[in-house]
Amino acid sequence: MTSASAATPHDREHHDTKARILEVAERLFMEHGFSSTSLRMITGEAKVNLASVNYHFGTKEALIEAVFTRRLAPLNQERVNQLAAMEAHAAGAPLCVAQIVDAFVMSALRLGENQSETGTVFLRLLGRAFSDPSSGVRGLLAKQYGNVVTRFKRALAKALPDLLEEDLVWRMHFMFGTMAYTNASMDAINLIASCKSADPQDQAAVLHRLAKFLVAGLQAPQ
Amino acid sequence: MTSASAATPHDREHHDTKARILEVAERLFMEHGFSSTSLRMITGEAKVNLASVNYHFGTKEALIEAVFTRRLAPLNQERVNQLAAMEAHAAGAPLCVAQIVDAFVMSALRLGENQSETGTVFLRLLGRAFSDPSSGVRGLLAKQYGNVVTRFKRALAKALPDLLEEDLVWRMHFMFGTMAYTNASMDAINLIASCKSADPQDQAAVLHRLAKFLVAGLQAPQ
DNA sequence: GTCTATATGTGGATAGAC
DNA sequence: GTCTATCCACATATAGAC
Repeated sequence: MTSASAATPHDREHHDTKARILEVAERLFMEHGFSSTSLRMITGEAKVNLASVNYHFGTKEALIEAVFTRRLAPLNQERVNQLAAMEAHAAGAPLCVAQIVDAFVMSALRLGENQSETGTVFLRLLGRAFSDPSSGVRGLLAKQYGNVVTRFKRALAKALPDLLEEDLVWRMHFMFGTMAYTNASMDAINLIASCKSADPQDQAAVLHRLAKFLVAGLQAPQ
Repeated sequence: MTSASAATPHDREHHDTKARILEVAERLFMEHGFSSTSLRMITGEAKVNLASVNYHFGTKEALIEAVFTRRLAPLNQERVNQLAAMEAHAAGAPLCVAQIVDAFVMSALRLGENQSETGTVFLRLLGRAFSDPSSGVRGLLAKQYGNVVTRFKRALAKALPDLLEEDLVWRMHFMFGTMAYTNASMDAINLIASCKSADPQDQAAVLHRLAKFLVAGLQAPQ
């Protein structure tokens, strides 16, 4: 966090050591989980020295946190911004559920598109992290999602005024869960599908389907 | 903190070593994940010798598989049986979506109730396993779920004749995902809730809410 | 900032007495 | 079947030269 802004990349062929570690760590954490991914695997693939991880990040746990905060903060900011823009446009009137779901789900898509491959990798990692037992990761997610949860809960309560709060809370839980799982295991769709029309690559189509599913679920009769 | 054994004074002649290992392993895998749970942690809590794991199961991977097959086979058998009973009663007519979802979701509840605490523990472990990157666990789940997927897919296709197959496949994926995540992270509900009405303990109520959510999602307009 | 070398702990698995 | 003692690979982390 010290030299990233001022220093110019004297070699545009490769990123600097710190960035390479982050990118490789993100992918390996997604593929193998956190505890199964060793620093040696990361530094080996990133072609950097083992000790450089400790130099740049301190500990493995700190590296994990760095991987998350790098992408999660912008993603959730985008979600909140989308929602705020819609609310400003509605001028006090309740949003419809479909809009709210879109603000939540499609922001992920934007992240995936803009940052090409790496964004998609992070989305899957994020899904994995939600069911990871590591307390450190859990705490991190709780902090990063706090604002999103508050804002979307308020918007949904306005859009679904007849829904009891405890029902709303659980349905939001289901929404978060489905989103996380979908990201995490998009390649496991083959477990269900024998047809090839279910193409995990076409993330946009999947998320559109997911949004429809979630909108209907949130609006289920009480 | 969680010692159920300490609560029972009459040590009705402890289960044999093998069974105790299975029970403790199930819980610790759920709490800490697979790779983060060491055999020493398991044997320590189970109060058995470290070498006994290798004697009874051979390897850690084999122990993991044993933990799953012990409970997953009966659970999925129950699901298939429930569905078959409904289909027999319907005598060729399509089931309604709510029935099919109930057969899938509430079988888990029955497992959780009948086998008291341990069943619930396994349900959460199952949720975790779906997002675990270990290839061994993945392959195991695919095999154990094969029959369930086939039968429920056929039933849903009949109940939702206007739905394209690729939409059906994805919605089933969402259903499996929400179920898995709900089991896995029922305690993480506090991330969303600030109200105490959302009681993670009341699993029956949660699964009823989940069923309603899923039924609506599956029936979403195309 | 990057490297080599190493300290220190823990993992799974096994041999062999009982 | 259960135990003690141990092997050995590999984990994170650090020290110190360059």
